[in-house]
Amino acid sequence: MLSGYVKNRNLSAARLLFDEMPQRDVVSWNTLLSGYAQNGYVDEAKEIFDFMPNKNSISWNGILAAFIQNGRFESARQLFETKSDWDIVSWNSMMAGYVRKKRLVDAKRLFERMPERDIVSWNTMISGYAQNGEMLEAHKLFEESPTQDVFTWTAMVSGYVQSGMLTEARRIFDKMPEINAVSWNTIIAGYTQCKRMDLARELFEAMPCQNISSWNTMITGYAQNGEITCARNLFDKMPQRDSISWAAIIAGYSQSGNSEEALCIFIEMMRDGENMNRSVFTCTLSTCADIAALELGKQVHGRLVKAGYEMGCFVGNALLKMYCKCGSIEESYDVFEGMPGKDLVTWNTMIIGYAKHGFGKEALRVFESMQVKGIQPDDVTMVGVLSACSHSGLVDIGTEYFQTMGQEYGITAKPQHYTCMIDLLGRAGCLEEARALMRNMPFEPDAATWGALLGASRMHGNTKLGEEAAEKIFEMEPDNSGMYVLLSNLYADLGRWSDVKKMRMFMRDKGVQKVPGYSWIEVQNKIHTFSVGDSVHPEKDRIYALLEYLDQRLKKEGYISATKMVLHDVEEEEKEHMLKYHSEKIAVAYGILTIPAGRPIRVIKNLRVCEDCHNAIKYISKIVGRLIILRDSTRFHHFNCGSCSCGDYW
DNA sequence: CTAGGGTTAG
Repeated sequence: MLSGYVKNRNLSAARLLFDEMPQRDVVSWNTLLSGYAQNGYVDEAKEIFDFMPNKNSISWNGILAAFIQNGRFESARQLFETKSDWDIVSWNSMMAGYVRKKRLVDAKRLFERMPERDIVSWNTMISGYAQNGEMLEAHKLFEESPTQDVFTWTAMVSGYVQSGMLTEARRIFDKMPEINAVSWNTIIAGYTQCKRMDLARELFEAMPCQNISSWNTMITGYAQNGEITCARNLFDKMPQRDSISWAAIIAGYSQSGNSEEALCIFIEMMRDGENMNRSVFTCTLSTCADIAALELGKQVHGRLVKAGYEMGCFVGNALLKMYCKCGSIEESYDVFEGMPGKDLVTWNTMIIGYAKHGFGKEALRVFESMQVKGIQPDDVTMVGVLSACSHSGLVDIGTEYFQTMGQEYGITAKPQHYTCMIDLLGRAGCLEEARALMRNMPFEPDAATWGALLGASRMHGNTKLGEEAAEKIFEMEPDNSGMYVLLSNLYADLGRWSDVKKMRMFMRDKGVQKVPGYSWIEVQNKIHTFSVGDSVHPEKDRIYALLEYLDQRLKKEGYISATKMVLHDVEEEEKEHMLKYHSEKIAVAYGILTIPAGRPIRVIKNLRVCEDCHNAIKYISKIVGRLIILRDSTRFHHFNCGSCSCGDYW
């Protein structure tokens, strides 16, 4: 009876029954203990353990495993030191705990200290080395071990797979005296990871014992090799699915840029009644982040809270990113503060989030408190810190960090750091310094680096440098239409219309396709997308009427539509006309009409916001008294009371 | 207690 409740994870019923039992033997205590332990209730498990009148080795194993599996490794270690007559299962658990922490030296010490070793002890040690790329050590132990079973062999195969040594992995696999589904799945995953889907498929078809994991391996493999249609075929065909299958296909669609389909599948999954696991939460939240589906994201957040997941690492980080990328930086900070187990990704996400919103000071504050907490920053952190400085115009501080990060944190500057610095110096008008830094950097500049210089040249009207940068970029990335647009805008700024025209012809000759600009906004759970001069939206009359009205008000406020700033993507005669109808403006207008007063209007654009719209939206925020948050392809703009969080500096 | 499938920052 008690074990039935525990098996069904009905722990409150189990507890009630347990409390009413007239007599409890050690088995009943252990049953409840393991029930708590396996469902993450470590404190309850510990309480039961402490109250037990007598304990056997199963009880000791239970509490030790509870600590190890729920991330309380320090408690496990201390408990382990309190007595010496552990049974072999506990020794093995403890060793596995060290292995999971990648503390192989400690694991090995335990392995040598233990009174007797069984095959699990050997396997744990072998797989520990194998998983950490120490194949020589793994191989040595493999040879030394008295017997080998299917675990031992599979651990070796897995190790070679992880190290990318597929030929060796296959050699071992072919020698195995006994093969099970896990061994097959291991080698198949190896082939998918080195993009050999043909060989993976061959083995998948050949294996006699396919299980759900085999299908999941193949689905992930196809998805990650850009063959989402094949992935979908398998997903539709598979005899049974689990939550990992759903996570794999959702992530597949999301990563191949089809966020809408990913979210449709997520909704289908909920209708199907499938349980949600951490991966499903993680990749769904990440998809919401990509298309800034804040309403849906919040609903997923709600389900997450209901499901009672701890905000640990993966899920919490995805949630944090969702709020950041949906432009809801305050909520992001709430999530951040409430996360008990922050890891490096958590800190980096928050810093980068603030940086992209133009809140440089806040980003630096988080960076400071990260160091107070004793977390070592890595290269990604520094990209965030430098771009925070760059987006907020903090030249001196940024330069200081860049110069000291080597000795201070042991981080060698990568191309991205140089790009940040060139961006930082360039924006601040120090074009010569930026160019000099570029000459002195220990890498060949890539297109992104030249792009930063081109952007800065445009901002400060330096044609010579701009042309030089543009030329390099056209060589490296002839299809990068954004850069043609930048250079063409530089000419337009200076009124060099013949050069603008030349650029346009150049692009036509080269067959460069401009990426069409569009913007979208989420209203009542539905995404509304607008393109330039949109005329398909059912509410278009109201939208254009509002735009007309705003236009009149803008003129009264002293705003002059600056045709000199115009546009890359239109012919001259269309200029004045097109200004009104830029997608970001239309989306903002629609937001003003539909989003209740007092709530921010959040718009997303796939390209960089155009300068004229940026100006206009500043005024609009003042006229209508609304907070407008615009995410463009590089950062966020918070428009409020006539000014923008980017300080007109983006 | 040991082996496989998924998910987070730029």
